[in-house]
Amino acid sequence: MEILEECCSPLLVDPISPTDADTLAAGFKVLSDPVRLRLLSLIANTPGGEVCACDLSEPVGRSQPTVSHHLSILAGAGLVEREQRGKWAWYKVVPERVEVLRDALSVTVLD
Amino acid sequence: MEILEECCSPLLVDPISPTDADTLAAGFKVLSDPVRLRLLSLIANTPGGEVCACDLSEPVGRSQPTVSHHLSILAGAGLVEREQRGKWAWYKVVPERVEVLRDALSVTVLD
DNA sequence: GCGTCGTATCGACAAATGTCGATACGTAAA
DNA sequence: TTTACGTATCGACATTTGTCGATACGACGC
Repeated sequence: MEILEECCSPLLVDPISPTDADTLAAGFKVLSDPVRLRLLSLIANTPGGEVCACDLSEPVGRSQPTVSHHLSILAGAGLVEREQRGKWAWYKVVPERVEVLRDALSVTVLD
Repeated sequence: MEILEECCSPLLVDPISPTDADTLAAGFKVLSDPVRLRLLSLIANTPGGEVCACDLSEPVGRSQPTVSHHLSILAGAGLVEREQRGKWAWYKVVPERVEVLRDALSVTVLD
């Protein structure tokens, strides 16, 4: 998917358009896998906010190709950013992108 | 899926457990379909907050069985509630359940 | 150059998912 | 008791998805 853009007003507050629904649904689909949620949480909760991909396979109990696949999906949505350092790939969370999805679920206009 | 319970602290703020990741992922999976997002938005934005199922098929452009299927998934997660009135089924959104998912995406402990 | 090691891609497969036509179920009116 | 109508379920299908072994790509050290 493409990078998750600022999208629309909260869907419970204003009617959502079909295209915005497509965009948001694609974003939530990225969050609809437990391994990806655990990866996000692991990265965000690591001191420094950055984690080497080599340290992610073991804690989530998935193979290296599977973890790489999930990281690719997270990065594709812009929820994480990737930086190559030598032969290691470091990932960090992009909180602003997570907030785009969070904001779409607001129940009132005020928060 | 079962009703979406209050689950855990925001996954970017505290490490998420595997079981909580399963629960949250199941919740986001319900939101990962554009038709379901449009149904949620349609119901929430209708004056009175309640909509007859008979009025939902046309605006989302899907067949009656398909809409019924999606409403069943939304109700299964507790995101909407169903009430039978005569031969009509009325649906309303349960904002507290939407907030469970929203809270999981908080970036700081304060909001 | 050559071997090592971390990472991404490929190929394959089982499982899950969205969709609709056909049909069954229930309620209400005639 | 029929008939009509709104809704849910069933069956089938194409598509998508998560997973892993095998492999290719790249950077580093020797």
